[in-house]
Amino acid sequence: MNDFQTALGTWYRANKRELPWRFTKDPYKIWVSEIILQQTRIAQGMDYYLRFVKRFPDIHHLAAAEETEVLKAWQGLGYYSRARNLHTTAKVIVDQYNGHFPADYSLLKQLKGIGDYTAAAIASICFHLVYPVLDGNVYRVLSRYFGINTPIDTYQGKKEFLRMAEDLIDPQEPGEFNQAMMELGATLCSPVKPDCPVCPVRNGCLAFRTDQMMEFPVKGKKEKVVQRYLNFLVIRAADSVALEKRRDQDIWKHLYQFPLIETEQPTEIESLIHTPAWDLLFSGCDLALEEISPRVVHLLTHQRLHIRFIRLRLNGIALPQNIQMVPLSDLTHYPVPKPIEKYLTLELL
DNA sequence: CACTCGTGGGC
DNA sequence: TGCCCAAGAGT
Repeated sequence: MNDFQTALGTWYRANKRELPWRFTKDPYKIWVSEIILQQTRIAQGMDYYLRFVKRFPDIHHLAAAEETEVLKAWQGLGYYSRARNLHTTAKVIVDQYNGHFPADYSLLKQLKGIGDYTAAAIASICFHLVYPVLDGNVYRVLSRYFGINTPIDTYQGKKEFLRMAEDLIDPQEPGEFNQAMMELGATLCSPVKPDCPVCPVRNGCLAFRTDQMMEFPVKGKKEKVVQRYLNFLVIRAADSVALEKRRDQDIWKHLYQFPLIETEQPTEIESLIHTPAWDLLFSGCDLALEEISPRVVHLLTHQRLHIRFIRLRLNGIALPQNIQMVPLSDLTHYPVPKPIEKYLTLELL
């Protein structure tokens, strides 16, 4: 073992957090934890992990579930394709692998939702295969330690950092090494105010020696934010409310929402009533406008959603087929995006 | 490759 | 407050 591996390993064994998924090598639970933690902080994902493995204790339970149930367990966590891919892959593992994850990096990567990072994590933690993980933490640790200014969000950068990680990984304990690198990045080697004085590898760290911690890692792209204006129609009839399922090719895929009219710009209700979308929904309906909520802003990574809820009372006329009237008491079974959940909690339930 | 996909916390 | 960031992956 080289000095880096020794120092990192000693520090990790003494300082690692006792997280639930660190007490098992069950590939199912490691897999679930890794998917939940993609782009998600531990504090945010912890409860979801505990509830998920309780609700779906093994891969057979997950494979046998309905997609809506899986999305419901994921509701509020975001990046819902993770949940749909989790469900898809569970069925593949059961059907094609007899319920067992393959102990093979390439085969793991073929599974939906398992990319370079997750394949390396499962391979190293569960099967002791020597594949380094490269996540945001590891990029930060490596870029600071070696003083690499190649942008991490480029093809060149990924290649370069992968080579470094392959040279650095401890082949005797690849899973522990990988987790130690991430733990270091998540705790001491944080994006702002890294705690260098207690870092186990500060002596070899170029960023520390030159006091340039905040110059790394280097990133290139910045996304542009699109503005969208969503008018949700809260159509009430007796003790029911109208819901529709969101389709492919947009945010919140396969989640449920109130019938939606989206406009290019902020639109007054008087104009909205005269749009083709409104006619399509309500031509011939007996409607009463009850209330219009103030606009709320909901931020996504690259979209700014301006959301308004328009409450309507419907008197006994059927709606289009893709829209269903759902009893209020059944709403808890439907996975919904965060703004809808907030509205339901505050206004309807 | 560039773009898309959620949500919450910290400063 | 606006911006950055977080155990990435699919297309």
